[in-house]
Amino acid sequence: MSALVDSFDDIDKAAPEPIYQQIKQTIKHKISNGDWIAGQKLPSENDLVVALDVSRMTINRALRELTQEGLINRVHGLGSFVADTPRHASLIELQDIALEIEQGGKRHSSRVLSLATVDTPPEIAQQMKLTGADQLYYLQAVHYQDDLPIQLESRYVNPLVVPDFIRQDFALITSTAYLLQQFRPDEMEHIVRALLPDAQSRKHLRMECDAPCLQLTRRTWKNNRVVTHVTLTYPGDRYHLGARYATNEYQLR
Amino acid sequence: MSALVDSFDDIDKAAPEPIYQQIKQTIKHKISNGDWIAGQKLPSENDLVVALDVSRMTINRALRELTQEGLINRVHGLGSFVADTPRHASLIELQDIALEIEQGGKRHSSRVLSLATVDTPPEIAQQMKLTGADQLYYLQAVHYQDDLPIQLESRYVNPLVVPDFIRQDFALITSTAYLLQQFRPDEMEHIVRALLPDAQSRKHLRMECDAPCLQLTRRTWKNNRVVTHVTLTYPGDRYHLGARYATNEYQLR
DNA sequence: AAGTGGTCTAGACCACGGT
DNA sequence: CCGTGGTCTAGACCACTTG
Repeated sequence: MSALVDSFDDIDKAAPEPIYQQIKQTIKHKISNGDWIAGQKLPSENDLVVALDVSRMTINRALRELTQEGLINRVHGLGSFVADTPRHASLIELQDIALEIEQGGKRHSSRVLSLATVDTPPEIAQQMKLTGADQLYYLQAVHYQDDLPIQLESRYVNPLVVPDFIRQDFALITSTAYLLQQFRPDEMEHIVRALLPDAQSRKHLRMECDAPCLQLTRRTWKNNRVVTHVTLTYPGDRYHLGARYATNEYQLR
Repeated sequence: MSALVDSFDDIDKAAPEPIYQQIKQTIKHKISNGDWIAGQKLPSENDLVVALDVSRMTINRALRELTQEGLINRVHGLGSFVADTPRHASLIELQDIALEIEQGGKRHSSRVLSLATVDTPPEIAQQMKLTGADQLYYLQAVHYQDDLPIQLESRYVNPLVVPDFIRQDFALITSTAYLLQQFRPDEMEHIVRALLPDAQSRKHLRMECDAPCLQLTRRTWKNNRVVTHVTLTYPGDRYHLGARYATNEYQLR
């Protein structure tokens, strides 16, 4: 029993991060490492109180939030258990893939395949409802979760709205993070498709033949102009898209 | 100031619902009623502690969860404010496939493959978080758009919540339409996957070999109970899922 | 009966924002 | 400076599950 909990030593009460956050992170790592596997029982709140020498309310908050995030399940009178959770991105929030991966306790890295100014492809011009702009910025990058490719990003950006996009180092900051710094979209559109990847995409994502992909195409608007048009391709077996939400009375028409 | 808080009288410390839940509900009502409008400052935690005679931790939990739900914004040192818009204003609507097809100017028809009471499969019991109910209603149907199969529906329904489901004629009314008549979900979850269909599904959907499917799994809740768990399978080349919405507030965690 | 999580209290200290 | 929210504590009572 103490063997399960005594590697929590990394809790530092003097650290700037709140204790409950440190506890959450530690547990996330244990789950992603495989130290704690799906279905396994976690130490009880009281065990953790003793082991970490913190208040039970602090433990409780950490475990409660992990429950909300879907990483563990708790049963009153029984205990807390590691949930089996597939990775999934949100369909509603615009999330930075790097944060999302790190939130799951894994390591994010990315590789830029291409960053250039290109002539606007006709189908993109149509989808971005551009008439004037004949050139766009284009970024292609692969995102990895613990060295396993998980997203192929293929993005067009309107240079009139985000002129400095081309000068960023997207090894240091994800395009999503950069764009969210630059502007707050008014409007968004998501389209989700299932398809077989072309040879190029399959190579970048290190996928088997005939394995399907999930493809999310997102357009975002600012002041009635399309700012960016991005196609995100995920290996079907490594990723899901998900959304959970309360349907409160005031949002039901 | 006290005018703002003194209509919280409906807090009942002896009620079975937790106090923090009651406080959340009261605030939600005030926002949906228009008593408190977007941008307005809420009473401070200390105001509420005095007004409701509860501990600050209880108030704090209520307000913290409302923040997570996107109903209010809190600024350290400043106060709490009603958010502009509920975060998940409109997204993937829960739509009746029949209406959706007819809106596209095509003809909807459907064929019921199976409608029965079944023993709860273990993975469904887990996903529906059922412990007691050992039997569920099960419906399997194919939906056609102008005689081309476009959706395979595979649905489990909790008989304790919707006892008459089994007696409906789903050639006359779609299951979605019937269920929306019967209850209004509190909460919904969507998960989208890309996969290759099994032989059975491929046959029902009249699909080529190796053609991918888009699969939407939806769970809906009422009063903290999962009411229905449905898997909708679409041929990847005939369908895509889309959502477009205005975004007044972004939360990038 | 023993162990578990769910909730609540009445304090406390701190960092932040505006004056 | 003051009021604000962010966090934490050391207790407590209860309801639930299992032996």
